[in-house]
Amino acid sequence: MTDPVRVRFAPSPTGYLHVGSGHSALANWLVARRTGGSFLLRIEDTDVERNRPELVDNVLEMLEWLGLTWDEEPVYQSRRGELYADAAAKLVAGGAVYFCDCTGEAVQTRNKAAGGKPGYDGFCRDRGLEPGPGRAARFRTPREGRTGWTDLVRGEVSFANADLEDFVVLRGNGNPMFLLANAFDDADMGITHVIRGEDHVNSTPKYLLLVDALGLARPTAFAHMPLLVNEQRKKLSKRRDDVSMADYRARGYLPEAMVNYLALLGWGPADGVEVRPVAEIVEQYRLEDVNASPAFFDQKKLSFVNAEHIRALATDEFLARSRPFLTRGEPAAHALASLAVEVQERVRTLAEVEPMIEFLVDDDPAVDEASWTKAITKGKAVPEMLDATIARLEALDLDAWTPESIQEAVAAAAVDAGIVNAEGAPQLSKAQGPVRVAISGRSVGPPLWESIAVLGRDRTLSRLRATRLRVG
RNA sequence: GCCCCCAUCGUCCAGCGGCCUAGGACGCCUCCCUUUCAAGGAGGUAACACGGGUUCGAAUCCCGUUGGGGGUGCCA
Repeated sequence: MTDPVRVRFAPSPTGYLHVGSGHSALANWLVARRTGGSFLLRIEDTDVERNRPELVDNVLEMLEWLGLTWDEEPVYQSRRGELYADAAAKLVAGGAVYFCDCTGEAVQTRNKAAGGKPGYDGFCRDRGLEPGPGRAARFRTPREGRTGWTDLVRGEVSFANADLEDFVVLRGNGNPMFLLANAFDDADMGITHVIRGEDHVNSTPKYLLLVDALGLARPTAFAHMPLLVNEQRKKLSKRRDDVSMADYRARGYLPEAMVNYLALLGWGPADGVEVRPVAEIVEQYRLEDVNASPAFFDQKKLSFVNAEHIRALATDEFLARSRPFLTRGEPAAHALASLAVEVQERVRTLAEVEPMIEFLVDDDPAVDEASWTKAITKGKAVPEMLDATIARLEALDLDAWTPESIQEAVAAAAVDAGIVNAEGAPQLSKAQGPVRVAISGRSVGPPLWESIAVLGRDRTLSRLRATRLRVG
């Protein structure tokens, strides 16, 4: 029997949670849930200069929103300084590190003189400097041999030690660097599987060397997930791309749709069923099946997946999820309830819900210009159709105000207006255009008969009359 | 520059030596259904980067080339 899996998501609070880190977090969570292991959180806030503590809240909130719940209290590296100091002391005692007082500038100058190659040149490696203020501790990387590991996603990966520079482990101010804290904590927290983005591949050999030097156990497995890229095939970036998880939430994407879509990037279920409940993804997900090549974050497909998940919602649930997106409040909620099923199957995001029913809420709904041109200006027999519709609907009593009789009335109006085919039957698809624009201001929307039924007799007739007047 | 990784339709995924005249999904296009729009149905478009091997046989294995990406901080 193998030990239970322990994985972690280790964000650094220097930005909001974005879809790329969400992708990595999800992979960790899926593995933990599938194996019955633990999903842990570690906040990597060792860089005092760049940390924005309030961003931790955003990250936690977004993970919760996604449903990526964690199992133990999050670990904050900023509160574990002593542990890193002890670890560093051990490295010093063992001769694994040396002290260095080179400034970045000095290193650069020397590199330039030596032909412009980047990286630390080992200047202080044999100077025997004592520890002191402003002096950083650098890891003495081996000059020979290779360091590698078996990656669950990429197979065998290894680096020549000679290509590894003497990296800083402890800053001049005594604070630990990412690698020290990261490698130490993974061991300390008993992490068995290190699952993270491909951008960490290059630092993994240093991580391994450090773990060895510390006398700690290496994780049993690594998995470096494919990067998420934009249309230019570049790593998704906060500055250029649409990556904020909070933004997607605000734009009406469902967390289960986001999780579903993210899982599909770099991986696919064996049975080919792409859109499905998260629980089923948990069952099927295997790191061994994850692709190593970068994946394009396709918002069009995300929208499709989102629409599918919206349609899969129970009506009440759809109503409840839509509520935060209704800026018109309770009246909009009431209006939506009356056309819930019709709207639910027509939207791709929850942000699209309100525009579909706002004609039921607003006294004087805005008229969309393109719709007006299409259905009114360019429509045939528009005045006739409006007149006939008004007459036919006026003849309908309040208790006959149902979708069925409204349809019959509009059909009869079409015949009255001469909008018929060769057999004399009403052409509803042409005839309904002006009516729809008159009552809703748009040429697209929920089914007309139902819309008119919900709008009510008075409002329907007054909007038809107003439009008739405007047509002249 | 150096190091590492990647390479199947526009995009995502399947394929793990013969079942591939390469399959599914999104997108796009056509048609059907139809009160608009969706949804649904039926079609269509479109890919194994290139060159060498290995093998009876390669999209699948190996090498190289090319292309793309990532890393190269006293950031994480």
